[in-house]
Amino acid sequence: MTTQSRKSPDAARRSEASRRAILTAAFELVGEVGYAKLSIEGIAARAGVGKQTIYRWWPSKGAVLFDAFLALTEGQDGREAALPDTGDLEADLKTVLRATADELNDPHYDEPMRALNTEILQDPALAAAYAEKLDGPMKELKKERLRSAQRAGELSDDLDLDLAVEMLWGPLRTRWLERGGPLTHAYADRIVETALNGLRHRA
Amino acid sequence: MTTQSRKSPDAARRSEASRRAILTAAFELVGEVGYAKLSIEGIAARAGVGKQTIYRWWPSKGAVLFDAFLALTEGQDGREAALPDTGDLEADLKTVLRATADELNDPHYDEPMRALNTEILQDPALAAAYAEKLDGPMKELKKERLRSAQRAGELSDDLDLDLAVEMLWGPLRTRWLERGGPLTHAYADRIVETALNGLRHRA
DNA sequence: GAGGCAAGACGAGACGTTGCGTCTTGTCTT
DNA sequence: AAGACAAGACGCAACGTCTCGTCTTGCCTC
Repeated sequence: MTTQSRKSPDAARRSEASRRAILTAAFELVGEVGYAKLSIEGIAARAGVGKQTIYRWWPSKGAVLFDAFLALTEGQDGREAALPDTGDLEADLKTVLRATADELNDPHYDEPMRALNTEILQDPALAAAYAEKLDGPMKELKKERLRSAQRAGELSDDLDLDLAVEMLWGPLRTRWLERGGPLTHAYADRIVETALNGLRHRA
Repeated sequence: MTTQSRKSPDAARRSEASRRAILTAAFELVGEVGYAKLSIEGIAARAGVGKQTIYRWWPSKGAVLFDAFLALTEGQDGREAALPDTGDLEADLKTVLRATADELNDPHYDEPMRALNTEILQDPALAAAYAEKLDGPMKELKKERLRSAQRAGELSDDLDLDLAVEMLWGPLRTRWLERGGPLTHAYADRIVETALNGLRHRA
């Protein structure tokens, strides 16, 4: 038991150029041919890379796609990210949900994100990685804005913040995933109003 | 242009025995080997059927899976279905959401439903069929219960019922899809309370 | 530090395997 | 007799493993 059954690759000698070429090729290809026709061979050919180089570093097609997304987000946020906080929770939420809707409407991201979601549905390990690395940090920002509202007395103190985030962003995401209708600003606004006020009738 | 490019099969001569065998085999197989390893050839072999018989009647693997689910629901509901209506909306919703949670927890349905959802994400035509034939009727029942509550003055009249249903059942479904945590009765109850009362603080 | 060397990642692609979707054959049903 | 049926052959595409020969990298020696 002193040696591993299969030797693991030496990360120190890994080619950064190949890694980036693979992630870029994967992201572009899935947008062009769709998830169903995305193949490891296609990614390797597009990246000018041997298939073994992909199999050496990633366990699955979904893992490549995941890393491609991860590379995108790492490239932008300088950790300074925070949601707008003007003191008016309803207005701020509408601003952010409208932005989310716009992002989901962007055809450039639609197919890759749909592909990643498809993989996540089937792969628990990938789902966990997604929850931790991609969705987690964003969700924390959302919860932080809600916490601020709690401090301001706009939200009750015993609110389940995870559930609150789900009730605000969930409908948008579900409608996008299932193509249940257009993601308009009006829809975003309605979500915020309904979630904040509740379904219950108040006289 | 008087003849079709490809002859369409004669539905009157279709073998009902083969159809049922295919749907049963598809449902069982996906539960056993998972969606990733589900193949048309496997379904045909299990059903004791020629591959052509599947290709003759269904356009895709997802369509077979969809029909398998459709056959399940047709077999049960005698159209007498309605959600409980005791006059107490909150209690009724908790009852139904708890039942939904139990259903999603059933390992017998988990893998097939997950597979169907995966297909739906990738296939707009299948998504439309799902919305119309499977999700639609169930959603109508939910909306009808909410309409009853509107008549009783428990919910405001200008409520968007589609959004309300999404805010109630969405969190449960999302948590199941993404394996975000256990689907407990306590969680179901909390969803109902939070959705009905709203996120906003009230003194 | 500079040069030399072994380990191992690299691009390319051959390989056997699997499942695809189509096509062919002969049988059975209506 | 028309056509759906079970069975399975067919060529194709992609799988994941493997074998080349080349290039890069970290380390060891001087």
